[in-house]
Formats: sequence, structure tokens, C-alpha cells
Amino acid sequence: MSTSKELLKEHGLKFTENRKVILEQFMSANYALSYNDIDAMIAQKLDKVTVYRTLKSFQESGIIHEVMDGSSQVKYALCHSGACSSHHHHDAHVHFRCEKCDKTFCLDDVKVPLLQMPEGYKLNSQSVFVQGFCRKCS
Amino acid sequence: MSTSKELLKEHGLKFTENRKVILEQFMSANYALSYNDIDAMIAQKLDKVTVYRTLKSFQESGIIHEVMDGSSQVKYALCHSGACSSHHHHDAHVHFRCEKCDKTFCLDDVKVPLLQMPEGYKLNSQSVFVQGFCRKCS
DNA sequence: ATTCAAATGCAACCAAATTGCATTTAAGTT
DNA sequence: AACTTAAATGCAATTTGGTTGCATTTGAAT
Repeated sequence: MSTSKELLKEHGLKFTENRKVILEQFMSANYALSYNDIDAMIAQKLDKVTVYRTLKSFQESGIIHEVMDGSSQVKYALCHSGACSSHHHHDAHVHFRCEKCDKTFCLDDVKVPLLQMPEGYKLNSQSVFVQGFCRKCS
Repeated sequence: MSTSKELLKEHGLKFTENRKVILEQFMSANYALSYNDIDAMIAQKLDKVTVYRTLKSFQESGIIHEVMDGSSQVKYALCHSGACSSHHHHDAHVHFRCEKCDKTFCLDDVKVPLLQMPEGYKLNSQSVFVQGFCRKCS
């Protein structure tokens, strides 16, 4: 388990107080966070531009990855695979959105079978998004 | 193959000139369309509110379904299964986004494998989104 | 031809996210 | 420890994607 400082260093990012605070939100949550989630968690202490730019640099350096869950805001979650770096994400896991609590989780354990593409298509990456009720809400 | 008029009738929607025009864009395209795509195709002849509301009513009546492809705009594509109606979509197929031409296609033939959820999760729906190069761009 | 709910278009609005620019700060160098 | 500089930050303004309120028009059932 790295500290926020180590994690930033490992991905080539300068350590700042703001980045530490934002990164720790991800480390303490077990679900994907949107800008609004973060803004609420840090009690609106940071300018929104800073938060958005921080999310972008975290994503570009492979610390977090985008989670599509059909909501109007983009969400992000920590990359756990360790294999993520700049512009090379390795998140072949399943994203699960709970229809009751509206949280979206990364199910790192669920294996996604490799799909067979029709003739002529070349597959680079696949992502699976499922909905239902999470453990707490079932 | 239904005409646009028949298709609207079958889904309980009033036939209007605007709906005909918009629906025919979907029938002529083999890929998912965003508001901007449609606006360009019809040469900005309709108010954006009309287009957005038309898309919403098409979706709610089961004529088109939402396609998430990671782009900033929501896209839609015709429901081909025939099993779609109001608030009951049956689009268990794969969506494929081409990284070169940036079009997103419905691969109706590629079946989505049923995933095994971890203990405690209840699964309601699943959707698969893949990226790569399409037939034309390979 | 009449009727009326549904569809349309305009203006205004809202939410999410980005850009330009001046200021501050982290971290390497003397 | 002070110096330097590129990167990070914050404010204001803007852009983009989409929605709401309301008055007018239109499709299709009588």
C-alpha cells in the first residue's frame, strides 16, 4: 500500500497539498468519484479548475481511470492493476453501478471473457458495465 | 423493413414531418448518431429543442437506444431486435467504437456473455463496449 | 370542418467542463 | 539557505451539451 506521496512520485507527478488531498479521497473511497463527489468531500475548499485539472493529470499519468456509468458526470477510480501508466490503461475489469445507492464500483475480480469479433474488425480494448444491486443494497 | 411512418405508428408515436426526417437519418446510417451528427445531416433545419425532444421520445418508445461510447455527447442507434418498447430495452449486443473514424457501431451478432457476479451482487443488465478498428479502417 | 392534445420553436436557462492569464509554489541548483 | 524556473493554482470568463417555460402550430380523431 503506497502513500499518496509515493503514488504521485511513482507516476512522475509533483507532490502538492492539493493533489494529496484529492488523491486521498480516492484512496479512502471504494467506489468511483465524480467532480461533485470530490468537491463535497473536500468541502469546496479547492477551485473547480484545480480539481478538474488534477483529475486530468491523474488520469493521464495512470493513477486513476475513467469510469463510464451512464450518469451525466464523468467518474474516476484508482487504477489497481499497477500496470497503468501515461496513456496506457489496463482496466479490463467490470464496472458495476448500483441502481439503489447509485454508487459505481470496480469489480476487479470479475474476469471478462475475450469476445470474438466479426471478420474484419480489430479489437484493442473492451470494457464491461453492469447494473443491479450492490452487496449493501441487495 | 418498415417505413418511417410505420415505425412511428408501431411505437405509438404521432407521425410528423420532423420525426420522419430525424428517423430517416437513423435508418440511413449504420452507426450511432449524436445530436450534432443529426444537426449536421439535416443542415440545421430544426430547432435543437425539437431534435433533443424527438430523440427522447424515440428512446422512450423503444425506437432507438442510447449508446455509451465515451465521447462527450450521448449517441443513439436504432433498436433492431424488435423486442424494444417503452422503457423496456433489449439491447444485449456489443457496441464497437472505431478509434480511427470515430464511429460507433452496434454489433448485433456479437453476444454478450453472461457474467458471474461476486456473492451478494444482484445483476440486472449488462452492456459491453469495445474499441479498435472497424472493417473499413482495419 | 372542428377540436384538442401533442408537437414545435423561441428565449432563456442550467450544469459540466475548459481556457486565458496572472500569481504562487515545489523542488532542483547554486 | 537563497535562487531559479517550470509546473501548479485560482479567478473570471467562456464553451458545450442539454433542459425548461411558454406561446403557437399541427396531426389525426371526431
